[in-house]
Amino acid sequence: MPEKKSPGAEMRRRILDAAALSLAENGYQATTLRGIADAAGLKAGSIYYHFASKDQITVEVLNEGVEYVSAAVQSAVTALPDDADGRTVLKAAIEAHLSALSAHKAYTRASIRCFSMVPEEIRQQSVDIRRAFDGIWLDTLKRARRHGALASHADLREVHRVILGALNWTIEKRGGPSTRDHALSETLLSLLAA
Amino acid sequence: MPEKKSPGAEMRRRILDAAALSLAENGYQATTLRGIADAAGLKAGSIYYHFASKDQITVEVLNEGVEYVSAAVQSAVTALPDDADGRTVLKAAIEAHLSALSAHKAYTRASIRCFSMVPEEIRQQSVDIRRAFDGIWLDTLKRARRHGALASHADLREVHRVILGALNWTIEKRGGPSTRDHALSETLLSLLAA
DNA sequence: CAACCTGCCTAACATTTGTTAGGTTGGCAA
DNA sequence: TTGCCAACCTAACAAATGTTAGGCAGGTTG
Repeated sequence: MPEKKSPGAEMRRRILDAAALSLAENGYQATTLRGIADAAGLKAGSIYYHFASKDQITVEVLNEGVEYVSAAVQSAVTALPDDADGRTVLKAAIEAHLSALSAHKAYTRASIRCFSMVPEEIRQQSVDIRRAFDGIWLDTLKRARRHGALASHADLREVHRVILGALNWTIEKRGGPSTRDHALSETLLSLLAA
Repeated sequence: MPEKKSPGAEMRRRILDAAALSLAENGYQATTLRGIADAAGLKAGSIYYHFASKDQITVEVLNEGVEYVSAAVQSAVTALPDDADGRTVLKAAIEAHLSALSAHKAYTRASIRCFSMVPEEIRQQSVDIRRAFDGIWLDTLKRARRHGALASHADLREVHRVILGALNWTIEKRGGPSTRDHALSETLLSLLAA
């Protein structure tokens, strides 16, 4: 989601990429401005030309991570015909989610793993976008249930937590989620659509 | 799992408790010896009378977290009669897992959230016990499938990841897992036993 | 030419970190 | 009493952290 294309924003992007990588692998506190600078190819002090603080960098990385997945699920679901059956809707959402996790591994991993460890001040700047993402998934589940998938008495909020837990847990394993990781997707679908 | 009852080990336990709490809430790097000392009621330097390093404290906390859950699932499953049906086995394992998560929240939370963020040296000292825990769950799933639960073609390793993801994800929510959190357990069971 | 801005650098700052060396206290034993 | 040991404290150490102030090169604009 690189929105601005102002000239000379390449270094800014490299800083964000380096920060995302470090946040994903080492966490917030272990991520240092000097480490980011080294990876991005400049000196620590120069970062402050592009960003106001370490916290601002962190917020941007965390939010981008959510936005990637959120946008992927959203557009995958709305692209389906209105009368698509429930299982198709679920499949599209799950695979979009997994695919986005793997396509932007650094940002999504950083987003998932660091959110709850980060200082309160940072977390608050990322809470809105996360709530919106929850809404997208809940709407998707409602639609899926309306079109035949899921038991009609299922507690969607709990189903949501099961799915999110299972999907987001994939980032913890060695190598993170792989694009061709269809086994989990199939297993989840066969459980949900019974 | 406080194994030793040597006299004068109370402070040692208080240090571990304080460390577990901080690790669970702030992560490894943000957990400081001075913070632990404050919470435990002594001075930072004195910690070295009980422990050799911050890393040793961390290893002990991480391992205790796994042991609590591992032991709970293990004993809950073996306590069942040999001919217990699959759904009963699954239910026992899931509820034991959730209950242990909530009963020792600080240690289990620290264990789940910090493991992948911690320096390699620490992780290696916690990998064996984790592999053993995976074995316990896989055996449980095999038994459950043998006794009627789960589709006979289900990939147990994937089912394992779905369940673990869903259960361990509960620690991320506000307040962590609550003992009376049966909704998730029921939802998962209704999905698995179909 | 001069003035200016962008993009980066150097060098330092105050603070915090894990860790260590060397006390000090109190109680128990001989 | 004397000696000893467990359990703690104080004070400092080097290293690393986020952040800032000031400078310098190069291109663009007047």
